[in-house]
Amino acid sequence: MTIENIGSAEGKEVTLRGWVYKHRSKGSIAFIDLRDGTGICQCIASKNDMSEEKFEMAKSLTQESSLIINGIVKKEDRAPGGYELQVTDLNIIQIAKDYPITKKEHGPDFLTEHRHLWLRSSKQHAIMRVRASVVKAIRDFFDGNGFKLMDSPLLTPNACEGTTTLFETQYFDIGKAYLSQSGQLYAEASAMALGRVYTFGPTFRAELSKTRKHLTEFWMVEPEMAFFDLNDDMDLAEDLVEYIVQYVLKTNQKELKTLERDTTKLENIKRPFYRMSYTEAVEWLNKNNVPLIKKMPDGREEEIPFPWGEDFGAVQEEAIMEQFDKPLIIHRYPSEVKAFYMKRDPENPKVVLAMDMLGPEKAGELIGGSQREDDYDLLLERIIRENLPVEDFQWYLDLRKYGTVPHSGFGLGVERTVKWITGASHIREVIPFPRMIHRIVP
RNA sequence: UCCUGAGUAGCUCAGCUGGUUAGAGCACCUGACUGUUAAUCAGGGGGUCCACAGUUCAAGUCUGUGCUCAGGAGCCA
Repeated sequence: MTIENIGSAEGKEVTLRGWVYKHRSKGSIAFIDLRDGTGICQCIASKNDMSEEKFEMAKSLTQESSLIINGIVKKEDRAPGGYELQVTDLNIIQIAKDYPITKKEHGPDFLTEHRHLWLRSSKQHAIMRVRASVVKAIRDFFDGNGFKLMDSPLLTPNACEGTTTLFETQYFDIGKAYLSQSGQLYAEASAMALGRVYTFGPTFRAELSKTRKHLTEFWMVEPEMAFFDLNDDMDLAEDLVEYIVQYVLKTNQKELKTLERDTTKLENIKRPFYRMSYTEAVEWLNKNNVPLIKKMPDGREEEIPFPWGEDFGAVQEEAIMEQFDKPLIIHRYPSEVKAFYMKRDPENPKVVLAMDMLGPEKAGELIGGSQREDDYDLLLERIIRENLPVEDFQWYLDLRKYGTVPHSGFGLGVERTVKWITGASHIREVIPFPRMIHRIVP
């Protein structure tokens, strides 16, 4: 029997196995909030219902002690979960001494230091269950829409986008290898073989970013589709995000309640979402007096009207998103600020067929994607202009040499998505063991 | 990496203008209590005040350097 479905055993005697979440003893009655991984159940040990020896055991329990409890399930409105267990017998596996995480508040450093224990706390437990649902929703969505899972390698010989900093390691006597920062280039090759594919795994960025939205190791799902143009790509991104949010709403009401999440905001996440071109976004910024804050050479900051061609920062994205209660896709960015593999817009060669999806409620960038450059000469030209090693991209260029087709894809950050849906205040809370600048333990 | 702030009991923090034996709540231990749910009440133990150097009759408190952490920026998902 698990606590998750204890209601089905009302009136029956059951065995629960778990850990003491909280413990209160009061004369000849003891309250044990038992945690079994699926939920928490209040257990009542009363002196009249058990032997003297067992009752003394019940009174001696400490936080996170492990035990096996027998008792009768009763409906009880005074109990937190609606049901409680009238204890008839209990056996202690271990008495835990001095559990470090107490009922009072703790600082972020202490909690992160004790991440292996912090995961047992009810909010962290709820977040991890939502995370599992998000991952399942992603897999169900793609598997049910004709996609095949084609994972990309994590050890790679070159940079995908050539811009961000990579983790480096020695690969036998062949030379340097790098931890992948994106599976996209390989996904493109896979899409040319299987049509519609997705790659799903951890990615690594050695950037020195220190914000509540960044991890050095995070999970990303990247679909890649042959014969998809940018519009098809944006449609698919919206479908995916709608599916994930609605799946979590269907599956995790209890967890969202534990997290005190306003679910009406999530219920609203249904297509159509909003779309805006980069050029329209710049016009909006200038109409609403959201300037670009520019660092001058002497260290002073100066505010200037937002110039077309500059990439958006957090200030611009948040200002734009304040008016939206659903995700917004911004598309057709200036080619200078985007990666080499993105296809130029045939109608305006100054922009590329790229898109970013921003979430509401300060969720930030959830998705980045594009239609890919499918012309051999144009792609080669971009690789050379970005000073990337052409030899390393020979296999990638081959995809444009042997039966090239229009194709598109995007990457969705799992942690950013879970952070948004759960309302967690920091991204370190939405991955079991966060990897951040200055932290690799536990 | 840059900017800002913090580091005092196991945890979260207070500690004034430098001054005698450094405090509180929680946690822990002992006792009381049959409906608690951050239980309550009484008692008890618990300190390298981040480190090093300096100023001073005197430093948790002032100064410098280093270390650690947090928040933010840029970059990104």
